[in-house]
Amino acid sequence: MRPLFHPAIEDVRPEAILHALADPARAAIFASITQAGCVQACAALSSLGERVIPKSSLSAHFKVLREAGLIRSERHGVEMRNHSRCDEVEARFPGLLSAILNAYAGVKGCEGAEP
Amino acid sequence: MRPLFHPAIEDVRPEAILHALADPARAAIFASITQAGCVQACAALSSLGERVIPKSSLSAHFKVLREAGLIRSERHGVEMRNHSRCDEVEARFPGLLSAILNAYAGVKGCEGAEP
DNA sequence: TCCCATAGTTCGGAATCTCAGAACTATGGG
DNA sequence: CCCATAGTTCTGAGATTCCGAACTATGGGA
Repeated sequence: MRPLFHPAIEDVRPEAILHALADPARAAIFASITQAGCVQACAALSSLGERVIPKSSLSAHFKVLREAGLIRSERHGVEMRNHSRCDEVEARFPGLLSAILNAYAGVKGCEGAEP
Repeated sequence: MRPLFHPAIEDVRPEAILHALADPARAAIFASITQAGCVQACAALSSLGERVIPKSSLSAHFKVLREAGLIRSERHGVEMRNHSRCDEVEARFPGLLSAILNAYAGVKGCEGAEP
């Protein structure tokens, strides 16, 4: 188990962020971590929305988010704590994360509201 | 040659936009169309940056942008005119496109500015 | 009218990425 | 010491992506 890799904020690339958040499951995971005071264990997120995400896929999703620079993960005993790096990313790419999270939030519940 | 498909603005999904713009080549194409008064032929964009993009790849890129709802393409004689749908997308997802284009713009020329 | 040049599209196969089940590793508690 | 819990890695099937080659559509001559 190699030590988790986290890119420095200046090495974070926009395409990696967009790729990471282009998957609705990952976007939901990231939104959850960000909104929940920036700390969440992995297992707590295995059933976002209506789908159950298998552990291996979840692990891969966290890896993508981590290597994109969106979250920071550290072991705490037997479990993993995931912090959102939203502040750092916001400083580097102003408005990006909030615009993306708003876009997803606006779509999820709003279809079919008009007659 | 089937008639080009363009989604209605209310059918445009954030994940499609993020996926489309997660590729630097496509992001550059879209930025170019958007900045250039919203009209460009395909061939004019075959050598953005330092790489030459083959025609078939270019065609596929335009298709992704079109089906994501980011551009509108129409034949004009022998060539294709590509209009940016930035205004529509902006109305639906405020701040999204500008944040993404700014993120790319900020990265392209600015590495190694600090000592 | 026929033929050619131009501008894009589609086809096909190799390379890459993604998903999820199974097996594995690491940590802490009894 | 052994087991339970929490994640990670392995692996193979299926989906995507890339790009050259062949194809289609439009317009301008001869």
